[in-house]
Amino acid sequence: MSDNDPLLLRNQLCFPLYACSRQVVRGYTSALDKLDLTYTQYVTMMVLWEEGSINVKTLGERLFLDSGTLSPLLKGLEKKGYVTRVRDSKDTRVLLVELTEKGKTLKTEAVKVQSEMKACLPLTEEESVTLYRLLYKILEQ
Amino acid sequence: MSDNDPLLLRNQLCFPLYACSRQVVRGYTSALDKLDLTYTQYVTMMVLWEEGSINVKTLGERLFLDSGTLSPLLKGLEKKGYVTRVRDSKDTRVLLVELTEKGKTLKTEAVKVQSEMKACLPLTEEESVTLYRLLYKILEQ
DNA sequence: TGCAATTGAATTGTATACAATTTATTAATA
DNA sequence: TATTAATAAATTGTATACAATTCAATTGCA
Repeated sequence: MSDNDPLLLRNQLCFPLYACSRQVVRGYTSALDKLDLTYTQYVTMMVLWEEGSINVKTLGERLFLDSGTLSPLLKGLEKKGYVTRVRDSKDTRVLLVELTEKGKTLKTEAVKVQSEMKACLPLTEEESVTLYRLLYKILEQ
Repeated sequence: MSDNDPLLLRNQLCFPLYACSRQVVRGYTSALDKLDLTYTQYVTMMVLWEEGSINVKTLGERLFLDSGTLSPLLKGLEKKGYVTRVRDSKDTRVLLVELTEKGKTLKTEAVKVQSEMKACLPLTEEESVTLYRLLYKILEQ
C-alpha cells in the first residue's frame, strides 16, 4: 500500500467531489427546512425565480436532471402550492411549470438562506471563484 | 433579475458542485459496470483494498456515510461475494467487514477503471491539485 | 452489583438519481 | 395522406442518502 497507489481514496479527486457535494447539500437541507424545500426542489425553484415559467425538458437541461427525477419532484412542488403544472396547448406533450404567487413570495426567504449558507463556506472570495471555474470546466466538457 | 442576483443558479457555488459530482459519478457508473459495482460500492471497496477489513462505524467515518446507507450496501457486496460480514466476538454490536479473495482480485480491474477515468478529466495536474485542496478545505471545516 | 446512559447497526420512511421502458403526441416523408 | 420516426413526459425498477427510530449490547457509575 504505497502512498502513490492511485486507488487510495485520498489520492482520488472524485471522492472529495462526491463527499463535499453531499456535505454542502446536507448543510442546505436543514437551512431549507423553513422553506419546506429539499435541496433539489430549491435549485428547481431557483430556475423558476429566474424564468417565471419553463417546460420540463428545458428545466432538465438547466439542472442536468431528467424527467425521472423531475416528474415526481414537480408534483411535490405543485402539492406544496409553489408551482402549477399545465400542458402546452400548442403541443400537449410539453408540460409548462409556472410559479404561483406563493412560489414567488418564497424568494424573499430564500435570499436569507443563501447568505446564511454562503457565510458557512470556509473559502475566500478568490478561492470560491477558482473552485467555481474548475467545476464548470469539468461540467462543460 | 440582475446578473449579481445571488439567487441565480449561475451565481451559486453549490450548484456546480452538486451537478459536477453527479456527472462524475455517472461517468464512473458505466465504467464500473464491468466490475459489477456501483460508485458507492466502489469507494467502499477502495477503503477495503486499503484496510483489508474494517468495521461499519470506521468505514462510515471514512466515507462520510451512515449505517442507513452502508447496511444495505454491505449486504449487497456480500451477496456479490466481494466481502464477508462477521460480528466482532469481543463486542457483538460491531460488524466487521472483510475482503474475500474474489474481492481482493477485483483490485486489478479497478486500477484500469481508475486510469481510464482519470484520462477523461479535462484538468491539468495543477488544476486537479487545486481542486482537490479546495474540496478538502470545505470537507474538513 | 444494578441500572441508566451510551454505543453500533439495523430498520423505517421519504426523496432523490438515473437507466430503461412506455405512452401520447407531433413531425417527417414516402 | 398513411406511416414511420422522433420527441416530451411519465413510469418502472434499483440503488443510494439521510433523518429518525429501534434494538441489542456494552459502559459507567451510584
